[in-house]
Amino acid sequence: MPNNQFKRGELYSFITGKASIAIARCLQKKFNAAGLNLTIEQWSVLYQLWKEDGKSQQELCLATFRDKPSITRLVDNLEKLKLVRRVPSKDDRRINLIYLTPEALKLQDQTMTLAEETLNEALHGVPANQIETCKAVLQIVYDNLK
Amino acid sequence: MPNNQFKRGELYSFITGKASIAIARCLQKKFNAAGLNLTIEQWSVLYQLWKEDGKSQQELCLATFRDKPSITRLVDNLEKLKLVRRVPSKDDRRINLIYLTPEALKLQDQTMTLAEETLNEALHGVPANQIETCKAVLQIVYDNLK
DNA sequence: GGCATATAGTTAGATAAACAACTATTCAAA
DNA sequence: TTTGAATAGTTGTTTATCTAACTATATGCC
Repeated sequence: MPNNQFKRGELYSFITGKASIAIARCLQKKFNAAGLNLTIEQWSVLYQLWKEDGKSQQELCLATFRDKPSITRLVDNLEKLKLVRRVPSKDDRRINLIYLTPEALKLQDQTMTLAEETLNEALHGVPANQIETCKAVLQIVYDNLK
Repeated sequence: MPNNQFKRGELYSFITGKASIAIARCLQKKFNAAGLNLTIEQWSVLYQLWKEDGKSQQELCLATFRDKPSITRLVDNLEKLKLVRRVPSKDDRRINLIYLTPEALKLQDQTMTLAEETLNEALHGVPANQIETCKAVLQIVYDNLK
């Protein structure tokens, strides 16, 4: 029985991703406590734009592992919050380029600090080499299925 | 800088849990391909009831790491699908006990096989000891934050 | 040029999650 | 025994995801 590394009864945590749900909830609580009116999903889009501003919605789909309707609505809501603007591309009129507003630029330092804080709390007591192993395994899982 | 094991730029995958999202999407596709009209979230509730039938909604909250309104609505939808029944407890009239229907019992083997298949595909090429390390790290993360 | 196809994005409908506010029941202490 | 707190569950609202169907623009082949 090759590769049958999991038995019934061990499946649940892996599939539901309790660890990442816990991380996301913790970070959301920190955002709320800091008075930031921002969801983790919205933050994840801003995160990609802080890395490189002016991405298209399609690029945001790939970067955030979401489909097109999800990005459309996240950008809708980020526009309502005046954190991004849609700018039609001059080269290709099908494309919207998404640009950060000055307000969104101001959020970067504070939210990234909270995110680092969350991860450090989450990984407290875990040796660095085990973290590396874990990241490598999760990357393989992602590559195997995507 | 104690415990500062993550640098900016490495945060995203961990927080968003791309690996577990990929696993869940893959399993959902298998359910759909098999003609099963069942979401992964509904399946995760059935999974707990296959382990022990007749749990209360509160017990399902703890077991599935969800809040009470989420379980209320998942049980609503599972009842619509005629996969579970709410039975008021005789001991404590506040409590609903959730029981599987014969149809739900029939789904166990097929869906568990698909779940095992998904995990084996996901973990293809990962040594068993690294899987153990990964599971241990994710458990610590969960315990640190919960 | 014209037409098929692919690509970028939007809309609609269903399910799910987070939060707050609510009802009903139980339990314990004054 | 009554009152107040705790517990179990529901409802309403907002945001997010998935699927499918849709519009508009671009591309490539004839």
